[in-house]
Amino acid sequence: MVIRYAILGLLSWKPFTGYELKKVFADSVALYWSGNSNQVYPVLVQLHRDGLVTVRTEKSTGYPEKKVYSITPLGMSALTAWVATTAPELPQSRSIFLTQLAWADLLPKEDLASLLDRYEEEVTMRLAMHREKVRRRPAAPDRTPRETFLWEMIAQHEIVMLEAELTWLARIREGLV
Amino acid sequence: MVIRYAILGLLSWKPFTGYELKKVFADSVALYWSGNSNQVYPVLVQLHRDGLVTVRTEKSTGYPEKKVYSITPLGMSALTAWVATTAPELPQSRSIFLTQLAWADLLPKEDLASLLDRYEEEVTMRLAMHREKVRRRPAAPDRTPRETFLWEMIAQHEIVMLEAELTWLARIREGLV
DNA sequence: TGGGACATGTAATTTGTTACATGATTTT
DNA sequence: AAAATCATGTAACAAATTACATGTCCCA
Repeated sequence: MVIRYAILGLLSWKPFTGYELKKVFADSVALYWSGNSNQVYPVLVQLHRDGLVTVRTEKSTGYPEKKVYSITPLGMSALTAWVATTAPELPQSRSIFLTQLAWADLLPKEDLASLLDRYEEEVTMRLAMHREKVRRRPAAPDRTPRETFLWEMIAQHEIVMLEAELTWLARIREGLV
Repeated sequence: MVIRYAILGLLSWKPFTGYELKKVFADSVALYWSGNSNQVYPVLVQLHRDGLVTVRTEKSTGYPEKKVYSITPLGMSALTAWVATTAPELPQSRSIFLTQLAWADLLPKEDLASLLDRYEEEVTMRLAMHREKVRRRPAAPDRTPRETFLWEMIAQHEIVMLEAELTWLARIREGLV
């Protein structure tokens, strides 16, 4: 399960609570678990059971008590091993839009055009949102230049893909005239 | 559920059995359900229950009896409505590789290089396989020129994306020297 | 005679999302 | 006074993959 290692990775920087991890995932340009990923809570329990993290409970006044998780040496080596040895997979692109396009010949010209318009708008919006996220991403201290570069390239990845999508869309438009 | 409409789409061409649909999905460059997608069987039952398809059972000698599914007028209009009105979504790219890369700074130079190599190999292989699939794709008769064009563009989509991936990878390599 | 294609299906598992439950505190 | 944020968690649902179960036919 990838989220295990995404969590371990974040904990390799500094301790986090489940709640904080959720927010990091929601805001991240690199890590993709969505909106309100309550998956973190059971996964943290699991990581703890496996000895990859430790917990320290902070009795805070009033609020429910915080559980601050830290990575263990065992966790660090599990993370490193995962990064080094996991076969790097390509995501199989499962695009709903492509399935729509496959039978878009059922539609009259205007409806097909409208479908393409709406998709382009979606891509453009996502591109803008992503750029905005990247722009207001907090400067992370204590990173090696190499790590900074890697994160920059991860952020670039989405941009490159969305731009390729737009180029491809333009080619469809040309062909349909 | 997208697979409902992928099935309806195929049935809009001609009747199919569940077994045949499975094979089409497995071989298709456009439709993504994987290897041995037994999902089709329960979905076909569901479509039948909803009146979007009809079944004709062919008593074949020896083999278990074939169930040939055909689309109904109701099914056709459900398909058309879906294509026309569903908001075209972008797949949120959930790449395991990017998660690995996010913490690849834990690795020594050679291991990082190896990770990139293996990923590039994966992308290149997928590109070759996809091109091969497209090349040996059977010529579909009875299609309008527009439909043929759309399917051509769907096949192109994967190629465009994989090539963008390779370009992006090359940029990482440059930056890491 | 053994494996693969034909043909149907069920069950289990995995992964991720969404909704629900609880309740204090801070901000508008 | 209402809404958002803090903070934990459970439960339900959805989608897709994989394994299992059954049995025939055909070809090497």
